[in-house]
Amino acid sequence: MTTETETLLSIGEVSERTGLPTHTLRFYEQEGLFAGPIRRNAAGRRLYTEEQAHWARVCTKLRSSGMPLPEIHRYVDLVRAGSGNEEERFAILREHERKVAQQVADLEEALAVIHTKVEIYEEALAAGTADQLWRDGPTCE
Amino acid sequence: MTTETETLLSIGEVSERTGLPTHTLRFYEQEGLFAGPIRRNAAGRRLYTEEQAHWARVCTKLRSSGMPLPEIHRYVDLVRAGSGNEEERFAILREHERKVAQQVADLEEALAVIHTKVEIYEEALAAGTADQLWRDGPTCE
DNA sequence: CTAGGAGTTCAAGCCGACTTGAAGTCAACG
DNA sequence: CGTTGACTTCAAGTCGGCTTGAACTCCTAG
Repeated sequence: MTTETETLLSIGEVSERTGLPTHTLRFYEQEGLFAGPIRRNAAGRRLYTEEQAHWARVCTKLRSSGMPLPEIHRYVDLVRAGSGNEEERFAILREHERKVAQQVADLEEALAVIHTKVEIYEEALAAGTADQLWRDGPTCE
Repeated sequence: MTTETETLLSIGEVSERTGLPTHTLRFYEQEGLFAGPIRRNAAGRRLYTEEQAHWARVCTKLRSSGMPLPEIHRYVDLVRAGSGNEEERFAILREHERKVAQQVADLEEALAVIHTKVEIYEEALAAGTADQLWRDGPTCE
């Protein structure tokens, strides 16, 4: 049915593609972050499918956006369990999306505070009055 | 010169204002995150000035945007050292601002990936074809 | 006068996510 | 044939930033 030209990748290749150290890829596997088993060649070395390599990339995004390993694991468990739990998977994704959006909002708030301080310094330095900057105080926000 | 009506705050009050647990406020002080000394009343309890309380709030923003404690410490050391190093303080702030902007960009990239996945689920669930979602694969990005 | 609650110090513990290390296997090249 | 260099497993260590705990002091209200 699906004519698959199986391109298999070594851990080193996946490492390159994802930016994850090989150690971390093994660690992720151990933590159950892959739905299917990762194959091995005759010598016992890992062979990743393109899909698995792609999933590893997705994982980097989930991680960099703060999804904890146990939650990725939970999601993967649902995937492994097969069809019937799509709503639950969807809920996990949507909830994480919400959290990330919140993170962005929080960061932007912090950024505003920092930027205010930056501007104060900019002006004071330009005017040569930087030595008059209050030590901490109401110089910001 | 400056007619200061000294309003001093207890650690509990500062905790409330900043959202930082009292333990954390003491910890920050110990880590050298305050430029000046924090005063004490007769019984040895901490009394914060409004400026110090405000600075604690700024610290929450620096922290929540990922500035490491040692770097806040470094900045504070410069403040303590007095005028003459404004350029250096400015550099720290500007650099951090840059990093935070980068964080926002990265998060938004991750958000896009996640959102793509969310949309795929949304559509599949609406169409009742969710069971046909590929396990991992090219469903995203 | 005593019980509660906020504060104090100092030290140890915890958590997540890696990272590092040791000790060994394998294959391809010169 | 020998030496790189990528790979393997399993275990232990690291790191930042709190968090928790124990043991104590002080002020205030009932």
